[in-house]
Amino acid sequence: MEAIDLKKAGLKATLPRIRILQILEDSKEPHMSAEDVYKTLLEAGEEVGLATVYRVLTQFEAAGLVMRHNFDSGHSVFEIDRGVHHDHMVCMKTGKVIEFQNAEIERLQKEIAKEHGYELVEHSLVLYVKPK
Amino acid sequence: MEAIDLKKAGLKATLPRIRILQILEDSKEPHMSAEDVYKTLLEAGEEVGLATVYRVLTQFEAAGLVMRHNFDSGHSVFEIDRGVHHDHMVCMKTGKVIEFQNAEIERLQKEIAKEHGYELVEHSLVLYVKPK
DNA sequence: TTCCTCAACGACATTTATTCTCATTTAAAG
DNA sequence: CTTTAAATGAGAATAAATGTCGTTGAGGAA
Repeated sequence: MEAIDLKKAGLKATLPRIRILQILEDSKEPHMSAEDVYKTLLEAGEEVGLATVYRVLTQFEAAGLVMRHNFDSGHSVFEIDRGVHHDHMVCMKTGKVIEFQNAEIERLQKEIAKEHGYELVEHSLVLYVKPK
Repeated sequence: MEAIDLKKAGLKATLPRIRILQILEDSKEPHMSAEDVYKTLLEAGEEVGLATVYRVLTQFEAAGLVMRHNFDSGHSVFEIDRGVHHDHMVCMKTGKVIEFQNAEIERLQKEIAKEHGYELVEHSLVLYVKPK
């Protein structure tokens, strides 16, 4: 797992950015909200403002370091972009999030966009499931 | 197009509910936010509170009359459930929303859920596209 | 290494979307 | 027509996120 370089991403390597990136990298839970990151910082005794957390996460998103997801919880969660595309399956009973890939669905999406005269830029696919 | 019956949906037929349902049914634009509905009511000279609009839309959702979508605009939009399932394609340039259906994608989604030991309850698929 | 400058920061005010509270009104059952 | 619980309107309250602004610090220049 090669470390992510802030400077290479076009961002000055400030303390808040380094810490926040580290938290996202080290987190067991792959999806963290801004509040989650902020709380983790506080618990670690770091003096970082909540506004900075929001700013930094937005910058990370713009720089392609993280992805923002809007599941259906009314707030955004962020996930480190490890380069491997995947979609999400959310268990409605336990809240567990499972990642999956499916080349055929990806292909069909591009095709559908094309059929309507568009080019696919991005997509969001979330399956809401329950245990059988 | 058979009219939707509030009582059959388990909801008392109050004036605000009747009006809001009508607005959703008559709207050219299939996706309306709570604010959109509220403004339309005001323009029509109706005296309905914004809190009521939010309450009623949430009740409609629970009753299965409308679907709530969380595209990526930071607020929910609602769409009358006309019984025909479809997904959405959002043009990132114009904001235009196109509806589409694809049986193969639907089938694959069920299959993926099953492979992981789950049953598919719902899903959200949004394609973000740009003109070619 | 030390200095300088502008980008980045922290604190806090503000905005936006939504929900809550509670006194008043109303649908609809009897 | 009366009753009563459910629904409503007004406005306060909350949550997520962004804006403002004076201060700080990263990192290139000297």
